[in-house]
Amino acid sequence: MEKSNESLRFNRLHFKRLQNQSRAFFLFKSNFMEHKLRIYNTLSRQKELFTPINSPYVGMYVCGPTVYGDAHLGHARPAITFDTLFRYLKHLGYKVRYVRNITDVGHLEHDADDGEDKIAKKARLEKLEPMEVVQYYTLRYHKAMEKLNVLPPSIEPHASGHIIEQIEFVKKILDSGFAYESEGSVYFDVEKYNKKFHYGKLSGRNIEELYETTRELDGQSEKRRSFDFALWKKAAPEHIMHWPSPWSEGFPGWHLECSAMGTKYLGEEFDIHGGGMDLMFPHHECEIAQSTAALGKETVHYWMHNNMITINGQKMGKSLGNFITLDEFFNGSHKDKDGNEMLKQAYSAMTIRFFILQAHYRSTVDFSNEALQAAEKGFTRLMEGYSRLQKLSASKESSVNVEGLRERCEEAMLDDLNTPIVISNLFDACKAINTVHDGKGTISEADLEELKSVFKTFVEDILGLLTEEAGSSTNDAYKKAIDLLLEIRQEAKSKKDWDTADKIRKQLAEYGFEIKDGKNGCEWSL
RNA sequence: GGUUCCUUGGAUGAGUGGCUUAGUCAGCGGUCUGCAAAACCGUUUACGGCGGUUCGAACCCGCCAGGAACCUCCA
Repeated sequence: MEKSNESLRFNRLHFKRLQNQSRAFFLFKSNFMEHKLRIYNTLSRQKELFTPINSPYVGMYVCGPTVYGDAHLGHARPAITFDTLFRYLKHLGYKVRYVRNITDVGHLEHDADDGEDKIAKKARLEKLEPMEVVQYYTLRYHKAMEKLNVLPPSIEPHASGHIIEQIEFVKKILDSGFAYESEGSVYFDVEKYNKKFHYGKLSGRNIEELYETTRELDGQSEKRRSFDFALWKKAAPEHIMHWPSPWSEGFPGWHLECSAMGTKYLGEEFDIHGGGMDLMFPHHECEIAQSTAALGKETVHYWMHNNMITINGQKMGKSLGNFITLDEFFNGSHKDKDGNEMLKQAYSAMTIRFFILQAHYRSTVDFSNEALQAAEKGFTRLMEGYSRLQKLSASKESSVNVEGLRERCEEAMLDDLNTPIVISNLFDACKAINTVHDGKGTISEADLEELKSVFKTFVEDILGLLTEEAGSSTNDAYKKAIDLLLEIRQEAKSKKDWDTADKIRKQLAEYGFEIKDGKNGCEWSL
């Protein structure tokens, strides 16, 4: 009780500077309260009406990357999914605090026989300081996220910067009696916990079966049960990353950081916890157990999980050696472990974002060159429509119908973030735009403004899609040069000097420009 | 072996009881155009199998087949 009052006070202080905005916000609160955002809660396995604990504030925590290697396509999925959720919650009028951690300690290597930390291992191999590796890959991760137009979270805490909080968390669990110390390490007592609470409620596993199948395995001297998991691990002498604690010189267990940092920044109870489906068990299950054991209550109200990206029907992952890094996508160069090229071409960051948003976040998406090439063309079509929209001129009346577009897009988003439906609605609008652009239809001033506003809201603000060249103002000069060349070509055309006209188009095409003649002048693109 | 989920047309990928031919890409035919491209219009192929519930099922239930993730081996 004491604690939650404290965190409420903290919240108030933190948002003090937003006070004025908040006041303005409450003016249209009634409007915002009417929406019905439904999200799929893994806990109940159904869509639920989203009701924040402390509206209009929303707390959201998402498991971030382990920074011991470059981000691959699989990392892009949760980042983009929850970025879209972050954007949409803000669109609905919520004040969102979005926490996404950087894991830089505590994940043990799957195949390491000595229990060595992933980051420590890489550091030794490369003769670098662990934090040097962390810094290097964190920066590269940020760069990739920026290219994907993923907004930075409100807080991006490092696990290594929260060792004290994690130790405190272990103490709480020990105090409540759901953990035990053994030879300098501390383990979570799953069996004892399960007698009072329910271990497995998120993933549907039940402890009896885990117990049945694991008890005959050979001695795990330190642990009482095979399924007990570490809260604190004593470091072996050769282990580089370790910290002092009441139990030993060591490091925190790998589920602990999210519990400790999530509750530190969002309170003992908060709204949304997200991550990939592969983290559901054991990671998120253990998080629930830890927080419940330490605090005596459920911390997270809505658990959300994005599905995996597959390659040839298999999960794309480090351990399978079938992953393609984001940089490789951007460059188009890639060699798998057998030296085969898996990428037929480079794909832009926006193509990848579009590709991911074209599928619902709870479906798997299978990677293939064909699928990405199709996504690239579709994305170009959408963005061409958007840029044409800016150049349309209004008429007295509309022959095209744009009514209800905003509502349809909004409804799709409210229904568990159905981005594919939003996109299909935007394509419908593209048809209308092209019709007017071709001079085969008209649009009224009001409809035109509405259409522009809907595109701005959904394409840019919510889906986070940008035109490729957007942002690079450096090429203004050469754009004007191209326009000049095309002006000359237009003059040649009007004199029926096809040789000159074709020469300009042909040469520009060789440099990579595409020229499209329309009724009212022509368009070009790279 | 356990847990959770998936199976839609040439490719992708929405849709959960009747009237969405979703959308995108590819294909075919047409319109426009000096030519080309783009755009627009039209159009072909579908709900893994079997059974049940229902007036009616891609959608609900059961069984079967196939696939995936996680667990089953330290954390």
